[in-house]
Amino acid sequence: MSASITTLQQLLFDLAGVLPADTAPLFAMTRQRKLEANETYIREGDTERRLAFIEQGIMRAYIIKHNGDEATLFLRWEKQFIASHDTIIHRKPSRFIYRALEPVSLMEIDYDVLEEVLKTHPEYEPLRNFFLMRMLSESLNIMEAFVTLSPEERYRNLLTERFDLVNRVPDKYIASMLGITPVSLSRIRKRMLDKGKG
Amino acid sequence: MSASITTLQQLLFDLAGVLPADTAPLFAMTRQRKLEANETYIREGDTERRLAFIEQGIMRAYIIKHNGDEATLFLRWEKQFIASHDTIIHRKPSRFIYRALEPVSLMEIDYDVLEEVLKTHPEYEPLRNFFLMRMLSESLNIMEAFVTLSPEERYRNLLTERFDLVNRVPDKYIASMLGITPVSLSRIRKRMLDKGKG
DNA sequence: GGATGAAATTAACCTTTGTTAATACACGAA
DNA sequence: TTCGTGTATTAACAAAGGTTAATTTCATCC
Repeated sequence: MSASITTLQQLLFDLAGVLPADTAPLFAMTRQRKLEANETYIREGDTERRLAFIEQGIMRAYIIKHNGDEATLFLRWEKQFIASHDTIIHRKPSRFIYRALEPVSLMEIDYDVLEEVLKTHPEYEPLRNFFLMRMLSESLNIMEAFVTLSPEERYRNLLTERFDLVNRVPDKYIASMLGITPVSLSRIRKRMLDKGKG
Repeated sequence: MSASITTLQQLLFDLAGVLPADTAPLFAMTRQRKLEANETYIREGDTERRLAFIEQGIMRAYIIKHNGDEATLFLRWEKQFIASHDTIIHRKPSRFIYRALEPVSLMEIDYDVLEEVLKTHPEYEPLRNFFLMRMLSESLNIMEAFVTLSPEERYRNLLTERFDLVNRVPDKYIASMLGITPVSLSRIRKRMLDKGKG
């Protein structure tokens, strides 16, 4: 029994009182999947409606801008959901690329299959709600940071709230998530060090 | 019969095949509500879990920053949902203020009541999903704009995609949504005009 | 351990934004 | 019409970010 199934069974019990023994129809449709570091999980143009729960490792969602540069939209790590939102929400080919930054193990389900399961087992519905709300909450937090904080403040925020994460991920991806260039992030770090010395 | 009820009944039929005649248990729990221009709908600290569908008018969600300034998170207008996410997602007092920019009419339901209705009428569940996905989609679009576009490009985007909106709303709120100051937005507009002449 | 390549830092220069304050403009109330 | 208030513009200066390129650091692979 994988650790992530146990986690999700517990979640389903907490949310809806569904007993672990009654979750077989759901977990029968999930697959375990391993990714190597730097392996691409979803490519630009893919249409599979993948929804995954990350058991181990960090993933990065990014897009290729018109000028060819990459822009990182977000990172996701252990015990978080990751999904190709273009395909799931809009049924369009993914404009984003989802790639493992470290060796990753995840549990995935196809969203079409999940919808079928939910038709016959509406008792799992709270789980879908939970993951949508979680994603919405995270997105709103990020939006909030963009309208209320300067780049330096957003970086400080990230350091206090996700120090472990910042240390596991190359700075250039952090910079991109913050909406700035790596050069600028480097200067921010320097300014922070200089202030610290006083 | 209010126009927004008809709209939502149609939506529920398209999403889940629920006939308008079978939606009474849901719409019995909704209230029509009118707001004057500048009237506050949700105050900082409010705990009511309000979810509303805007029939007419524009609403603004904003937060008071530590320095006392306001930051506008988003605007919502006709045929959109607006909800106090701190209260609904986290069951915490709202840190955001929701206020009418114009005379507004909306249809509201308390999220706790909605959850009760959904327990006995799971056939309405697709509607909740729809509104969560809509909000998630909009949030992700905004995030995407912040990591891929410059302030000027974000403003151009807004002009092409929501020209009507920009013209109905004071620039200072637009600027705040874009993550910049009104002064800076004014300069962007001037630069755009100058280029146009060039 | 040395070579290799990617990432981070630094520098120089230019552009943009933030800040503050003064001014111009628009609109509604008296 | 005029006054008052809030909004937008402009100006001047400081601070920060973008760009490009050179340099340093670091991890990794042979």
